[in-house]
Amino acid sequence: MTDESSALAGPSALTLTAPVEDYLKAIYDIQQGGGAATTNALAERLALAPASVSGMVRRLAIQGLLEHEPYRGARLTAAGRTAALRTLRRHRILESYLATVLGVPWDDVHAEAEQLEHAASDALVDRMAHALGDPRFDPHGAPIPTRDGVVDETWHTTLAEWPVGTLGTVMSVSDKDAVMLRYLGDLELRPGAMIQVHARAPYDGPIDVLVGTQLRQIGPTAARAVRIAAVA
Amino acid sequence: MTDESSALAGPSALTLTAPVEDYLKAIYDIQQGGGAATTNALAERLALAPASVSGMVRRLAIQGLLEHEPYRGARLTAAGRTAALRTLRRHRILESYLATVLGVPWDDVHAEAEQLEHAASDALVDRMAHALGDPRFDPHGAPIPTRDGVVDETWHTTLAEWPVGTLGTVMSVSDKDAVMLRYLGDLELRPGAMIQVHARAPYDGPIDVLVGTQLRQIGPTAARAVRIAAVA
DNA sequence: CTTATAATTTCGGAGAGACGAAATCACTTC
DNA sequence: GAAGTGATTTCGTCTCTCCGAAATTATAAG
Repeated sequence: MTDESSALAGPSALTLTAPVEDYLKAIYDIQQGGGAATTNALAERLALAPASVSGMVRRLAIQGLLEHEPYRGARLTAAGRTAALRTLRRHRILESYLATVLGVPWDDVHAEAEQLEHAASDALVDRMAHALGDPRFDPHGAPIPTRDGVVDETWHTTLAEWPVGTLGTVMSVSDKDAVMLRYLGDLELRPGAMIQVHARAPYDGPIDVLVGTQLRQIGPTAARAVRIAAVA
Repeated sequence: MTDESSALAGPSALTLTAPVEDYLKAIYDIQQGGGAATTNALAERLALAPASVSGMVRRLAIQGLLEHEPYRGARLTAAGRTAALRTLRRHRILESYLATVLGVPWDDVHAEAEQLEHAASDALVDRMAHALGDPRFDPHGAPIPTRDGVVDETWHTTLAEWPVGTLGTVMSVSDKDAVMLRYLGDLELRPGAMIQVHARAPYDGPIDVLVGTQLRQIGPTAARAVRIAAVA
């Protein structure tokens, strides 16, 4: 059933525990954001004590999933990246399936998928993907890695930095915070929405932005959770 | 989202780990079969060493989920039974959903559900149940407990003991062994099938049984996995 | 170049869940 | 009622993942 030869379902993947998958996913995520996967950054993202992260990072380095320079942070190896992408694929397909087919509210799917991603088999995830027509993006606009570990890693500017006047379209919104997600949804700031920044107050002040036909004011924190690309 | 007041989603349920849920489910199952949930029986069903079961049973007794008479076996308390039924509901709804909606082969759904039952939220399981029209039986014919912990515990004779000549209908087949399940499926021995035993060889010998319009011969072990009721 | 601060690691320890080996108990058989 | 057999428990130990406290290192400031 499972394709053992595909890049995202290697034999070593069978032994990864749920915490390990979470660490790898978090490191991938931080690196993707351009930052260094430092001990404190990981501890905060995973809601763990730094001491715990220190220990786990050492173990993962020994297992060859990442490289660790003491006091410098962790970098995923090829094996670690593959494992992270496999988990990411499960997560995002689950999110898509739950939202699209089962009608789970879009601010709940992240937490639900967070649990299921460690339990669902590759075969099941592939079935879900197939039922959805192999989507390339999840409900929050995040790209879904293929079974072969290919993923669109294009970096997009956040709404907080989008130039005033330029027309843009929402590419993705962060799914980490359910409350913010509900807020952004209420503002119609979903993937695909057209936006145009009218004004930005200085010193990290509020942003006047046209979302579709509605003029909204949003703060910088929320704006940083929204990623924008130019209209084609 | 989750109905905290329903019998199968109490607050204590939030702290049950996957192994604990597995123990409770196994004890419920063994008790349902009329047997005593003895250390060795549990060890065999859970594929663990008896020493491990001994330790866990003590912990569960302290937590008030079961009562344990040393050398006599374990009996679920009301709290333990409720927790077991909650897990059983998740398991059987997941089985139903995977088989019906996602087309997972009926001999695979058990193993898949075994993992997912510890990860899926009550809200999600209820969504799946609703999408299926709140089924009362899973694909193997096992009754699905309601959210309030009500379950049909009617005991049915196995095909191995069904009287010769009497017309019967298949109520359920055991889902524990995927290989046997595939075998029974090939023989059309699925819930709803009509059967009539033509002859039974003595000393646990093979059984001649009419399944639908086909005359089959099956052994006693397979026959014990099939439960029969009289035709109305 | 010393010192303060912040980040990181080390150390000792805890809890869950598992194991094998050895001791204990129950029950049957003589 | 003594002895043997099989089930059960106890004991010491292991791995994994986490923690707080203390020690260490890096970095920036004086």
